[in-house]
Amino acid sequence: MSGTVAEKGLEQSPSAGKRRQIRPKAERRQQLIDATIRCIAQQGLSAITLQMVTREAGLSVGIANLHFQSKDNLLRETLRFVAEEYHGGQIRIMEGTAIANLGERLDALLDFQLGRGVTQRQKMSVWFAYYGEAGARPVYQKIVSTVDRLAAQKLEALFASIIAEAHYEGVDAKELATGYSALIDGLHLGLLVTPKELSKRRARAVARDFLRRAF
Amino acid sequence: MSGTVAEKGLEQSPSAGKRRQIRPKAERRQQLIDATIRCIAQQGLSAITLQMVTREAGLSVGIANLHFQSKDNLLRETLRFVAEEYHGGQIRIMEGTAIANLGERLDALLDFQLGRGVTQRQKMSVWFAYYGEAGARPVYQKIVSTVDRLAAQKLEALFASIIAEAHYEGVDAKELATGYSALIDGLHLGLLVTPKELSKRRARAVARDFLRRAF
DNA sequence: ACTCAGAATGAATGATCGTTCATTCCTGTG
DNA sequence: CACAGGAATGAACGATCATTCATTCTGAGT
Repeated sequence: MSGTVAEKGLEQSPSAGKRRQIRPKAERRQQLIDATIRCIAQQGLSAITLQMVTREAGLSVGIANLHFQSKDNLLRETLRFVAEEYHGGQIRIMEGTAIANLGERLDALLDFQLGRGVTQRQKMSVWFAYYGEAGARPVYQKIVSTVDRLAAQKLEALFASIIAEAHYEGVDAKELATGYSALIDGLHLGLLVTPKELSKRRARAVARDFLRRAF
Repeated sequence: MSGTVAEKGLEQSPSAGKRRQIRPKAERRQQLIDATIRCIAQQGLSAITLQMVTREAGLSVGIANLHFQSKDNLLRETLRFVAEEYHGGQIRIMEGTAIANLGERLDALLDFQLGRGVTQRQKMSVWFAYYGEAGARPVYQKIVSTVDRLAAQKLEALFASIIAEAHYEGVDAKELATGYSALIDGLHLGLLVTPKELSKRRARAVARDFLRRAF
């Protein structure tokens, strides 16, 4: 997860800012998306510029419109990428057959959601930058909703299995899943906005506490 | 809380878009802040414009710089206002002597946090728009941190009182307060981004569930 | 009724942005 | 090696924005 984005800091080797390289379309698209993510994290979504992004990618300005038609579209595709990266990671853990024990699978999920890969400032900044605009931009809302719904269903199923396995009673899997997801989102927000008051260690403790009290 | 902002839709009575009015500085400032909030909710923080805000307020463009020196400053002051409105509402409930019973005070807090006033799309949009930029703008981060810390302390104190009153054991008030705050933030996010999947009613149920399991 | 401090205006300015497209330059193919 | 298809470039353009400030207008004090 941490290797997918931000592999190259300045692109190309030193001194070689001249030679023009031709690469397949898919590669250039990813390169631009990665640069966009870095720029959003550093400058914010409202300050982002095509000149900024293409410069970060080590390419010329025109290339953004060549591969994405418009700035709006580049931002949309970047959100789609980030959303699928995060939710895909969750779903892979919940669907994976590598971990049979349900409790361990839950631990793995928590470690992923509050682990090194996801809780980087860079990632969380991008995530909330889009959330912030979601209220005014239905497109963003739709992209997030789509992947979010699937992850929520998987989580609910996992919770339901745990409840059934342990013969708990009076516990609603759906309500619990909603609460857990909200808690994780809220903890991410805390890690981003008030990192002094909330350490990653404590965030994990809080989340574990929620699960312990639930099951 | 609902009356503080957005009292006037178009300003002035119909047809009278001509006559110039002179009003005290404080009033104009609030008028501009209110207009800014409405614009952020409708168009997003990244699309906001001074022409937009002053038009919404029914005033001329120059007035924004007259009372706020710069657009950046207007946005900062708007965040400060929103932050203090929300956290002030919480603190007033937690400090208020009107409600003696601790359990009822907790209910009042929950009703405020997930009630009509706060969960308006308008308010939540503004809230998360700033959160989204917080990663890239230390100023926003600082403003939110300041008020947030105070509210967190009051909440922790309230939880500690409840724990002491009921002689609970093995329950950490601070950790619980962190979890509850995160949960509320996460629910707000859910209400904003996936309103179809999360109703206000269910959000309240989830939050109450958290408290019921805790105490 | 008169005055004037200063509140309010909005045209003008300079800077910056997204987008276009004529041109240049790779690179796989024959 | 030569060539063509198309990837990549970046100067140029029109639109838009924040900010300024000369000017207009208001209303409280006298």
